[in-house]
Amino acid sequence: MDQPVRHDSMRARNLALVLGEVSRGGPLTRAALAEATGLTKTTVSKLVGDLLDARMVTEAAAVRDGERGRPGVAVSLSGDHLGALGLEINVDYLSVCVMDLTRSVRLRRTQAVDNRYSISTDVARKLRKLALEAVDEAGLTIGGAVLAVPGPVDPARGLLHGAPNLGWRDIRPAELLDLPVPVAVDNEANLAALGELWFGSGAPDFLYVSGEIGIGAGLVFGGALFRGTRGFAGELGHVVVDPGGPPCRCGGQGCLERYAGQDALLQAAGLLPFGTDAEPVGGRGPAGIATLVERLRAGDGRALDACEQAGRALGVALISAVNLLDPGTIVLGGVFAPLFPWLSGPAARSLSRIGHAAPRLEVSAVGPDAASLGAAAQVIEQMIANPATHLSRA
Amino acid sequence: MDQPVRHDSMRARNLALVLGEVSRGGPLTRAALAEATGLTKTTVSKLVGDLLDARMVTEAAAVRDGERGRPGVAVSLSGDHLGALGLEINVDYLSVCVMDLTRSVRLRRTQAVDNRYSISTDVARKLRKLALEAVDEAGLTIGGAVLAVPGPVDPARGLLHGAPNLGWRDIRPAELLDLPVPVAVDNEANLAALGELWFGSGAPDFLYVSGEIGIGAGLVFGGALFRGTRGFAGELGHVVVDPGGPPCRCGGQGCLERYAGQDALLQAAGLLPFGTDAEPVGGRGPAGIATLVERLRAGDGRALDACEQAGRALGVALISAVNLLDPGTIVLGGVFAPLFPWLSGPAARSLSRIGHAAPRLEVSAVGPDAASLGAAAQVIEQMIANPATHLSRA
DNA sequence: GATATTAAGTCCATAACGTAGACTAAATCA
DNA sequence: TGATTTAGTCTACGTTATGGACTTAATATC
Repeated sequence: MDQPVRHDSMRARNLALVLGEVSRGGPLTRAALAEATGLTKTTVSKLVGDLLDARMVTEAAAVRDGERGRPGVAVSLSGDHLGALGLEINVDYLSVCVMDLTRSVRLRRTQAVDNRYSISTDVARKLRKLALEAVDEAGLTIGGAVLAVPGPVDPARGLLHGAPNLGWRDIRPAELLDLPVPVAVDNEANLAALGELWFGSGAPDFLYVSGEIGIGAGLVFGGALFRGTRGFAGELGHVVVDPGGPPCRCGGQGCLERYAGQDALLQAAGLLPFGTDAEPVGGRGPAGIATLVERLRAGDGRALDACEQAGRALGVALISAVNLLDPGTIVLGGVFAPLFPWLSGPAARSLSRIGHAAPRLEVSAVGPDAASLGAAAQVIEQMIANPATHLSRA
Repeated sequence: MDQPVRHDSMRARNLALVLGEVSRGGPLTRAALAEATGLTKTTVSKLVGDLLDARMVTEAAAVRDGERGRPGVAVSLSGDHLGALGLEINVDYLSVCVMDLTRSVRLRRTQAVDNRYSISTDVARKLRKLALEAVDEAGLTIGGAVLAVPGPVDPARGLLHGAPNLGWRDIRPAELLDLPVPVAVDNEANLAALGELWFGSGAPDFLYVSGEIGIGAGLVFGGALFRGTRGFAGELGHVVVDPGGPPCRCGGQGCLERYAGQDALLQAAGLLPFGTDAEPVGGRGPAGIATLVERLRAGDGRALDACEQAGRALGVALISAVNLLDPGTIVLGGVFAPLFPWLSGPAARSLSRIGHAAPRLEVSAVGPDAASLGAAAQVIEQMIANPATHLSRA
C-alpha cells in the first residue's frame, strides 16, 4: 500500500487489470479489453503479448459474430500451464485438490482419517504424500497452496492458534508440510466462504455460516474476506444467545454452539448421549447428521424439536451478526446445508424481528469440500491479481 | 480500484505517498522522505516542489541537528491554505468546526437546539448559516465537508435512511445544506470513531462504542472504517442481550439499547419515568447524565444498580461483538465516557468470560464533539490521500 | 465478383515520469 | 584552510502509455 509507483509497478498493475478483466469477462478480444480497461489498444496488445508468453492466457480462434469488420481474436485464461493446490486438514478427513487458472478442478483426493487428538507431524506427512501425488498427476506448474485448518489462524504468520478437535495448539502447519511451493494457512470457515464465493451462488457480499462441530462464519465483502484485527473475526459459535444459558467450553455461557453446534443438535435429537466424548448413534460427523436427516424426514418429534430450537438460536445469533456486520445475504453451509429445510424456518422467524430489512437466508450450493476448493481458488486469485510475478522474462 | 495506471496516476500516487509521509512523520527533509518512501531524491524534490506550489506543505528553517554535512530543509504540512469543514446535526445541538491540513482545529461553533421531531429544512438552514460564518471567519480554502447525523446512512449516495430521534426519514442532508463545497454524509458513531482515531489514544484498530439515546459502534481497522454492505454495520444497540427480554422499538426483543441506552439507564436510576417521551429529572441528554453521575458519586443505590445492570448487558453484547469483529481494543464514548468508572467493571467481568484474550476496555479521550472532529479529519484525510486534485496547475 | 465499409490489431513517433549518477551547496571536523 | 559528509539539483537515459497512421480481414453493396 505504501510502495512507490515506478514504471514496472505501473506495468504490473495494468497487467493485473487486463488479466482480471479476462478472468471476469470470459473470452474477450484485445479491442474489448481496451474498452473495458480504459487502456489503449496498443498497450493492451503489448500486455496480452506478455501474458501469452507467460502462458497465462491463450488465443482462441477468431471471433466471427456476424458483424462487419475484421473479427477479433478471443483471449481467455489458459488452464494448461499454471495451477494451484488446495489443501484441507479436518477432523474426519484430509483433502487435496488441484485447480487450474480457469478455476476448473483438475483433480480431487480425499482420504478419510480420524484426526481427533492426533499428532500433527503424522497428519502432515499423510497430507504431504497426498499433495505430491496429486501435483505429479495433474501435470501443472503449481504456483502456490493454501491449507484449510479447523481453528483460528493468524494468516500473516501462518500460525494455527489452536484446533480443539484435533488437540493441536500453536502450530505452523506449512512448515510441517514442507512442500516445494509456498503454503499459506487459513481458517476452514473463511476458506469455505471463499469456496461459496467462487463456486456457489455468486453473490459478492455474504456471511457464510459454517456448521461443523464448532460454528464458524466467514464474512465476504466485495469478494474479499474480512478477518478482524487478529484473524479471529467470524466466531459466530460463541455469540451469546442467552446470558443465563449453559456453560460453553470457551468459558462463556449460552453460546450459540451450545444450541446449534453439531453435538448439541445430535444430543437434543437423542442421537448422542450427554457425555461429550461418547460415540453417537449412527456415528459422529456426516453419519450422525445423516441419521438425523432420516429421522426428520420420518417426522420424528424429538429431531424436529431439536432443529426448531437450534434454528431459533441460530436466528438470534444472526440478529446480532446482522446488526454488527451488515452482510448482504446469509449462506448456511456445513451440516446446516442438509438440515436447511428444518432450520431455515425458525431461524428466519427469529431473524425477521430485526428492524430494517433482514438479509435472505440461503443454502450453500457447494458441498463438503468447499474449504479446499476455496483454498485453491484463493491461490488462483492471487495469481490473477499478481501476474507480473509469473512472467517468464522476470 | 480497477482504473488503469497512466503516468499521471503514477505521479498522483507518489505525490500522495510523499504527502502521507510528511503527514505521519512530522517535519522531514527531502532526503529523509526519499529514504522513507523508497523514491529517489530527484523524484522527491520534484514532488515536494509541486506540493509547495499547491501550498500543501511549507519549508521550515534548515534543520541543524549538529551532524556533519549540509543541513536539510524540513518540509511539513502547511496549515495556512487548505482546510476542511466538520458538521454535526444531533438531537440537542448543531456543531461546526474548521480544521486545517495539520489537523489543528481552527474554530468551533456549537449551537444548542432541540431538534427532536424537527423540520429538516429548518435545521439545515441554521446549520448552513453557522457553517458559512465559520468558513468566512477561518479564512482558509475549504476543500470539502462531512456531516455527521444520528442514524444509518448510505455514504455513497448521501442518503440518511432514518433518524428516529429527529423524526427524519430518507433525507439527503447535503442537498438541503447547499454549501459551496462538496458535502459527504456519514453516521455519527462512525465519525466519532474517526475522531477517536485522530484525536484519541491513537490505536489503529478499535471498536468505538457510542452511547447516546441509541447505541452505535464504529469499527476502525488499520485507520479505516468498516461499514458493511449497506453501511449499517456497527448497530451494537440492537445486538440481542436476552432473547426473552423486553421489546425494542426496532421490532426485536432484549436489545442492548433496552438495557444500556440513555433512556433505559435514566429510567433504571429513577431519573426518567417509564413513559417514553416524558421529561426526565434534571433534563434529558447531558443534563440527565450529569445528574446520574452526581448520584453515583453520592453512592445512590438505585443509580449504582442501574449502571451495574447496564454494564453487564453491555459486556454481554460486547462478547458477541468481539467474537464477530475481533477488534483490537474497545473504546467507550458518548455518555458511556462519564459513566465509565461505574460501567467498566461489570462490563469487563461479562467480557472476560470470552475464550481467547478479551480486548481492553478504554474510555474515549475525545469528548462530546468527537463526531464533528472526526468529520473534518475525514476530509483532511481525503485531501492528504489525493493531493493531485488540489494541485494548482491542474 | 469488384469495391466500399467497418472493425481488429500493429507500428511509430511522442510525452510523461522515475532512475542513476554526476554535480553543487552548506554544514562539521581536523 | 581543506577534507569530509550530507542535502539537494541537474542531466542523460530507460520504461511505459498515448494517439494516430497503417495494415489486415471480415461484411455490405453494387
